Amino acid sequence: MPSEDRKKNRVTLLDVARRANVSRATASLVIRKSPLVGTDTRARVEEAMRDLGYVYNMGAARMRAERSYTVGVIVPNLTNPFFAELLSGIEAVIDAADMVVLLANSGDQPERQDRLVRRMREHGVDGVILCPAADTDPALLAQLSDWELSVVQVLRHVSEDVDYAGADYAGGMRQAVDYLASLGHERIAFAVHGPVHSAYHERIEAFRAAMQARALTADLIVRLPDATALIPSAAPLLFEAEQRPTAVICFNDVLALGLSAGLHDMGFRIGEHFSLLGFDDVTDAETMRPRLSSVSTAPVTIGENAARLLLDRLAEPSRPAQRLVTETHLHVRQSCGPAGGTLG
Amino acid sequence: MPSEDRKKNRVTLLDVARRANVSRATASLVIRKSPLVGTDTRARVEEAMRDLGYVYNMGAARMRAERSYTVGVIVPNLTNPFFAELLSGIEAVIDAADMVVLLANSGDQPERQDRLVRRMREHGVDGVILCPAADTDPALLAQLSDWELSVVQVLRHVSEDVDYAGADYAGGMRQAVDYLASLGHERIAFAVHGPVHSAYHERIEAFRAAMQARALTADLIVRLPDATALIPSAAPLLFEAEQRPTAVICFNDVLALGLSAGLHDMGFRIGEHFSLLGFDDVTDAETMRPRLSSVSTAPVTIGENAARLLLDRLAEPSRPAQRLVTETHLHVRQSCGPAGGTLG
DNA sequence: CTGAAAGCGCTTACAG
DNA sequence: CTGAAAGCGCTTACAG
Repeated sequence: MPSEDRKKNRVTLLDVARRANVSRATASLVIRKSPLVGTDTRARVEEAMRDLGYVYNMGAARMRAERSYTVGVIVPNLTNPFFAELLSGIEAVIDAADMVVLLANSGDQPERQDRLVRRMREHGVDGVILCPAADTDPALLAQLSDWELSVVQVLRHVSEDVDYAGADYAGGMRQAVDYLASLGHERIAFAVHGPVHSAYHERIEAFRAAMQARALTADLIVRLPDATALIPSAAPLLFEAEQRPTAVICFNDVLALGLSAGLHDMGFRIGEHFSLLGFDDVTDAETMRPRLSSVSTAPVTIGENAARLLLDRLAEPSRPAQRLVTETHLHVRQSCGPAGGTLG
Repeated sequence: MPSEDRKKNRVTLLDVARRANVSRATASLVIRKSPLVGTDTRARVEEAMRDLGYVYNMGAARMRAERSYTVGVIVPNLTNPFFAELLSGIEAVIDAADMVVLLANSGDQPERQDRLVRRMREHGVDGVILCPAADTDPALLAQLSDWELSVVQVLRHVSEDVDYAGADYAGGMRQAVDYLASLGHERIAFAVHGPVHSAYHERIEAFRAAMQARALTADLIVRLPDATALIPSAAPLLFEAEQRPTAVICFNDVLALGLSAGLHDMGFRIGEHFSLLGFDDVTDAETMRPRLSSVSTAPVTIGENAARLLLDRLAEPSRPAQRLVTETHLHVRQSCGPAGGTLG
């Protein structure tokens, strides 16, 4: 029976205390770095811990202290590099706070997400960072706050009453439209794909607004396949309208990369015959040819912000909901050129 | 005092038992889906749980049961899409086993990794899936097994005595060399970058062996920058030797993508003037132009394998160490052509 | 199939 | 600064 072995082997705080000739409470104070303990006592206890190979048992501590030093992170997707960068920012900040990340993938399915949230709660997370699946029922967020579980929404939001970290998509879209307009483009398409959620609507609304502000028609909103591999061959969808566009803004860089390939296949020289503008400014943008001009949304920073927001909320649970919206930045590279070079 | 509120609100198994008119032990059996409980009793308890909004407290359960239903996952990198895909495979299998992933990023730093492993242990994980940081001291693995913590190594290995899930890099390299040789290439370079570890050595050894098996010289092993953005401009490094190569095999697709850009910048038409072969067959390979031929190592599958290996070991801790090495597959697309089309 | 008791390893007041 | 006691919410034998 290996579990019996383990039990036998397990050295507890009481063992440490005995060896150091102090009480268990004192040993506990040493672990938690309390200033109440004298230097020599502390040294004795620490030595005993080393000698005995003591391992702190978070499980026991958290049960008593009602705190677990864990945070749940639920993302809708793990293979999109954008989310990997986001996660990387979250992990860094949580780790630096001596806490640990419980990771789960909702696959953008609300039912799965419900299950995951419940599981996180059973595991006693102190809070959760949630990028809500498309079609998340706002009731979920209400329930989470009923449960007194701290939550921050990241990238997408379904509730105004809950912390949120994201990027200024509307501002980014304005930068995109202004830039293309300044190059003389008037027929500008907006290519979208993927699940429909707040960030999706925000960008579409912002596209419409930015176009209208310049008296341009915003009717070229083109829906492309979700699967990355299918995007290139779907590029002709951009040219089905009577008035063909001379430029396209992409919902994200994954889409831009796919369309770049598709347009290439159609014989376009991007940046000359046709302009392509991405969104997110993922690492790949730099290694594409032509290099992709893209609106940077800084996923790592958003992740860091979300984690910090959660840490702040844990420290002060009753403070009003915050939103941390980072400015976007247009990273001009080579994929956009003056209008007028259109082929065919 | 919010923690007092929480304590007051918390409904425990005892509350459930009382409402259902059973003992706490019986309620516990219902939760754990024991067949010992009668159908009507079970129904009564389940109703009580619903009525009271009962939440299972894993923390309490795990302390008694000496099992946490969590597994630690330590990866050296989170922004490389390859690791994101790996993680996605791991998460899927762990989730399906009703367990949860504790994620951490070692940044390929052994000291950080030591700290993370210790933290995982304090958090009471049942086991850990580790992609060892470069220069990991094998003593770490020994220590983990001293601790009776189940471990599986993924992608890289530092110990023979510990489970391992990876891909057959040597076989993949043979496929790569054979393919290029069949196209008539004789001067083939191998471009490497990133941290040095078992998978690195495996590929280099396999490259040498495969080249020598065809009586080709394997002296063109070229080291390129780690940072993605610096790779394109470093492409000329491939051509510093007197006898210039007509093809290059890349350590991974990130490198291939960067070199593809760099070669393009140098005026090469890839697949015509020069052949480029990737490794890993990441999603991007399909949306590059020309499409990247690449040796598929199926990261998602490797992740799934690693997770299953860990699950098996948890079920049977004393079984001998396993290795699960998946076959690679050469995915031919457009980036390689016959030798002889060399420019200049 | 059900009940009463003990205990997992900590932390938290409360005295001293 | 230290000690003795209680308790966090479960599960585990052990009786019945």
